[in-house]
Amino acid sequence: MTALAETEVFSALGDPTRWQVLVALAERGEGSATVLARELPVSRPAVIKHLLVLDRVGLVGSRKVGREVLYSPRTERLEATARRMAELARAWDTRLAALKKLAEG
Amino acid sequence: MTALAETEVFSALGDPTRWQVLVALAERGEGSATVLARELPVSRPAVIKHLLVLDRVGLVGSRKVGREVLYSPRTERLEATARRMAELARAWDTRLAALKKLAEG
DNA sequence: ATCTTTTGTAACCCAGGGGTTGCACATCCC
DNA sequence: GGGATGTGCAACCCCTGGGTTACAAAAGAT
Repeated sequence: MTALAETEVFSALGDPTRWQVLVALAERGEGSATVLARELPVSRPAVIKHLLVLDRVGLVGSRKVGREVLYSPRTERLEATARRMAELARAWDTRLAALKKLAEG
Repeated sequence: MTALAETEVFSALGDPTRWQVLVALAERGEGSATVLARELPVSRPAVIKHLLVLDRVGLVGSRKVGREVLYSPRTERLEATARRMAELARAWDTRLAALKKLAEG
């Protein structure tokens, strides 16, 4: 029900350096793996792997320009997940309140 | 800045079975590790480990009743994270728009 | 044509984490 | 007191995944 699709996004966001990659990307708007690797504490292949993960869950997109591949963040995905989390929190909240009332009643 | 505290919550939510634990807990409102383990595909020690992780990041709380420990979800944490994600998404959105405008201009 | 830069990937290393079993200690029930 | 039932760990296994180096092929630059 409230299933597995969520966890993929979460685990994608759950790694510190991957988060750094995302942030760095959001700050510069667009950038290649090589450029990002220059300002991050990891190698280019590492950055690429992270970008692939982020791409798989739709948190970034990519376009090819000449020989280089430019990645950019997809904010809709973040928004969507945020919304679903908020909904879920609300749902659980009301349910917990109901259960508590029932227990006391 | 938009730093590491976030990633802990995300990585906590990022594991499928841990997510199951959280959901199961939210459905029953409160429950011990043993009870949860009975309806989940993993052993009690596994459930405990997951609960500890969730506890560390504040996604669940626990109270001791007699010999058993009852865990319950903390929705505030979920809400808070959801809010911050939404904020971040908005911030990035405007920034990306600005950058794009700048590039075109 | 050549030299440089960037991508794409393969091969590999290694720590951490999710999972298990097993057992000692605490509680409750009668 | 004694038998269930729960909790708390420790010890261990195994695999995933984050990281690296190294090299070949593609695209620019001169």
